[in-house]
Amino acid sequence: MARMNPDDAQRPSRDALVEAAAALFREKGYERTTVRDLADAVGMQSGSLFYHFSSKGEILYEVMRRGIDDLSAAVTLELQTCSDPREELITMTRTHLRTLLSNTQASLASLLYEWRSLPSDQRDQVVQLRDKYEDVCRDVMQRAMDQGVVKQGDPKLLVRLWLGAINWSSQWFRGDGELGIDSLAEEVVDMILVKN
Amino acid sequence: MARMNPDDAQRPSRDALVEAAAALFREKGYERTTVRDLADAVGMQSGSLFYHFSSKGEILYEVMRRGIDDLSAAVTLELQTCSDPREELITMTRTHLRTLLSNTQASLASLLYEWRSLPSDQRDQVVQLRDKYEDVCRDVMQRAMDQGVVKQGDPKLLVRLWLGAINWSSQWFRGDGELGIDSLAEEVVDMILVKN
DNA sequence: GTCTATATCAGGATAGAC
DNA sequence: GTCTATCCTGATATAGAC
Repeated sequence: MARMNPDDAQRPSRDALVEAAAALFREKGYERTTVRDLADAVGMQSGSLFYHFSSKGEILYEVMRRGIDDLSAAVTLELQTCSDPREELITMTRTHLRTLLSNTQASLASLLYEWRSLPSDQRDQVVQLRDKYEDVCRDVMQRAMDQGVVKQGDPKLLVRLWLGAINWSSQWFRGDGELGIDSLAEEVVDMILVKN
Repeated sequence: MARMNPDDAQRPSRDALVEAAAALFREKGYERTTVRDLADAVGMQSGSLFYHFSSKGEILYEVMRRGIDDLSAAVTLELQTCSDPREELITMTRTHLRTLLSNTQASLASLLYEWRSLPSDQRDQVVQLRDKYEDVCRDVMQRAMDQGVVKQGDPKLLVRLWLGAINWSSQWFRGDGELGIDSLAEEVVDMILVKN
């Protein structure tokens, strides 16, 4: 999966820390995860974290930034393989869900629920990245509307409703059920988006 | 609006505290709201809170319990005025959105995002109430499917997608835009639920 | 039922050795 | 780059007066 930021994955222990942090934040929430928890997860002492990051908040920022970067990159890449709006819709949904629900990329969950813990200047940066992602989605939705694949309406609003529906799956989806991620993606597109 | 628990609103300062807490939790998040913040909001000293509640966590529990109670009561009541599945769908959506986005009943937001902070025994109780509410929604969805108002499929899954779509509005909806709550409800039903 | 004062403790962060 | 040791703040909760 293409990375949009060349710095990513260049510093191994920093990198491992961000991954572990993403998992812990998803599990326990940012505020309830202590720097000692983070250090334990990568076999360090808590003081050592601050060689890599200047604060706990900066770790959250890095988790979020990578989360939205990876998501954008993955969706953009996959969209290139599509030949019609219906296929774009299902591919976008599937890729978003895979990234969100993947156990190795837990970063997105923080992005959804922990933004109040980010210092406001870093929040602005993350919001900007998120908006860019939503623009990509809106374009797909617009094309789908133009072709009559989904109902006419405000594409921006539809993107929000669609995002809500699929992001909420992080609260209830468990990989061990009958329903797989890819089938879920199809259900979403069939049940709430596509006309007939 | 009918209350399901007779204890509610019987003890004024406890009651005011729960309301203030709901607003603060929505604004800053539970973990970042201190007992001093809560005390300030009702003009008390922080120590005095513990006459009414044994812990901060119990305040969260009370906020959530009232949130889901009030929502259930409101939706159940409004549904009685409906004569067909299409109307039930729009009424249920409108009532849910009104309750979620109302400034005087901020409790629901905590219910959505702060459940990890609840002690597990209380979490079970809240989950039980939430499941009961979802059962009501599922019945409405089932009737709508039977009548061909929404596409055939798994009503339980459709309720989850619908809940995700509308709950997510707490993240982006601002009362000052062109779009009002009731119009949003109609858009939701039109864009993602109803056939044609 | 609320206040003042304070106990207690956990969490983020720093300093300096290695 | 990591460890040990520790500082310091701020948060929950308690005790006892009024």
